[in-house]
Amino acid sequence: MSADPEWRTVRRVRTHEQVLIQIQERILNGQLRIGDRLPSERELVQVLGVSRNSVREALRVLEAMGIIDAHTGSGRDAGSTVAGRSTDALSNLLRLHMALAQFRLGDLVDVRIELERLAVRQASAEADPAELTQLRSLTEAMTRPGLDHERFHELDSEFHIRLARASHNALAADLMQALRDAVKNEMLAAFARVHDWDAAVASLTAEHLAILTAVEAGQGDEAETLVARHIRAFYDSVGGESPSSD
Amino acid sequence: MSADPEWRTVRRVRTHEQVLIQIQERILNGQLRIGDRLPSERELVQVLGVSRNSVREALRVLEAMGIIDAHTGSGRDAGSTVAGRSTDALSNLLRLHMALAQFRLGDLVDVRIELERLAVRQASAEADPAELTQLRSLTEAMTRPGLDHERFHELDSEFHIRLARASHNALAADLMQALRDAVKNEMLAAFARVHDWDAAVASLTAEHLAILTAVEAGQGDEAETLVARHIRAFYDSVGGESPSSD
DNA sequence: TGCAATTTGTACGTATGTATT
DNA sequence: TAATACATACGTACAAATTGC
Repeated sequence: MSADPEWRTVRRVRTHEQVLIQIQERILNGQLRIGDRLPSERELVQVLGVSRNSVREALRVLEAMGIIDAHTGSGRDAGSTVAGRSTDALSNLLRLHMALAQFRLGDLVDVRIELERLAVRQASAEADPAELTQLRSLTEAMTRPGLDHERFHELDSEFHIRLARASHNALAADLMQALRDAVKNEMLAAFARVHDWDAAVASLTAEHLAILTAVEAGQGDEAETLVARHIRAFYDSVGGESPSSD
Repeated sequence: MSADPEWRTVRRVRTHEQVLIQIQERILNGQLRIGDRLPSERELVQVLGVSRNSVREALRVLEAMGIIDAHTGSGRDAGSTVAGRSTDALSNLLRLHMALAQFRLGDLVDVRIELERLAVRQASAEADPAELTQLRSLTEAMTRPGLDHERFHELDSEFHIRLARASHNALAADLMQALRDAVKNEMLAAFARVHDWDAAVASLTAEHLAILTAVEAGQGDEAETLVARHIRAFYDSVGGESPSSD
């Protein structure tokens, strides 16, 4: 076969990839930090000895990953600066791979449940009063009658994401948001399959309230149990194939 | 203030973003599926009425996200095809955001523990005999004396990732791999801080064996407990600041 | 109003890689 | 083997839009 250890197959590295690698190295080294400005496109062209196209392709990739921001014009914001908001990029990536059926919805639900458990457990231990107040007003907003699917989903997502933020685990919170974004359409479709919408809203909201009450009381174990049941129950009632019970 | 609801600030959408959006829409719609070929760059130029650079910038972004593959030449592989390997892209994204100190290491460890628990629980229920055999030979490979840090980390990672794959939850497995990749350097640094390396290897390997034995026996709860302790113990011994006990 | 710095968009030319004939 | 067709890869050059001074 061709597995001769003497010879390594030549991996052709395109020039824009080399640019990408060099910039990424500087980020991983810590030479480039949040808020820093990169050299302008034309400077990079000179320093790296490549064409502007290659530089721009690399910058576009970094931009899509949420690593840098680019602004036209001169002064202050102009040029590319190291940014660091991951969530949109993460959501987008997960959503696309969901659409390519790379991940089953059931798998995603299972992962989400574990994240939710982590979130409520930690939130029970270290949520600020201000965060709890916000959460409580969110649950109240969900009791307002006549919410349509879209609006309810928004509030529902915000409740769960804020709960995750209250755990002070940024990664868990970002993943939670990405997962929610990625399955938004599936969730709306699931809402459409609900027979008695008002009753569903009432019970979901009641469950939110119970979870929040446990968190406020610092009862992490109770909150974990409640949130796991909350998600599993809804998914089982309208979600479709059960992921592990067949 | 500038928060007048009458006026929406114009969000200028760059052309390559519009190209990106159109392609993403087709993926989200299901019009483009894994294995499908996109029109060639020059065809897209004609159909979309934009320049070739804009098309290529969009394709580069999709490529970096692991959504498409690009190959030169004619026939079969040529042009851009919808691919769908997410893992590298996910790892890369998480690693960069780790470097930007967007996520604390302790947060990442907490998330990882939850994923590991999910993995071993599900693996206990539905791992194939073939997967279990592979895992067992992996644990044996780790008992070979004289492994250096790099090699041990490789085997360690592979054990945990294969365990996650054995759970048949693709998302959990991919996330696990991404998290492992993202903290590889931190792990190697932690290894360097270990006083008695041989003893550490011995106990880590023994723990792997115990976890695997529980999984083989279908004892999900036991496996969960063991894996959580396995990770927490190592992290507490060399990892640094304890994430939740202060 | 104008000027400078910067990104953004387009057009075109050439080189390179791959499969078919 | 050579020729051909097709596709990406890379570069240069120029015009437009945006922002600050």
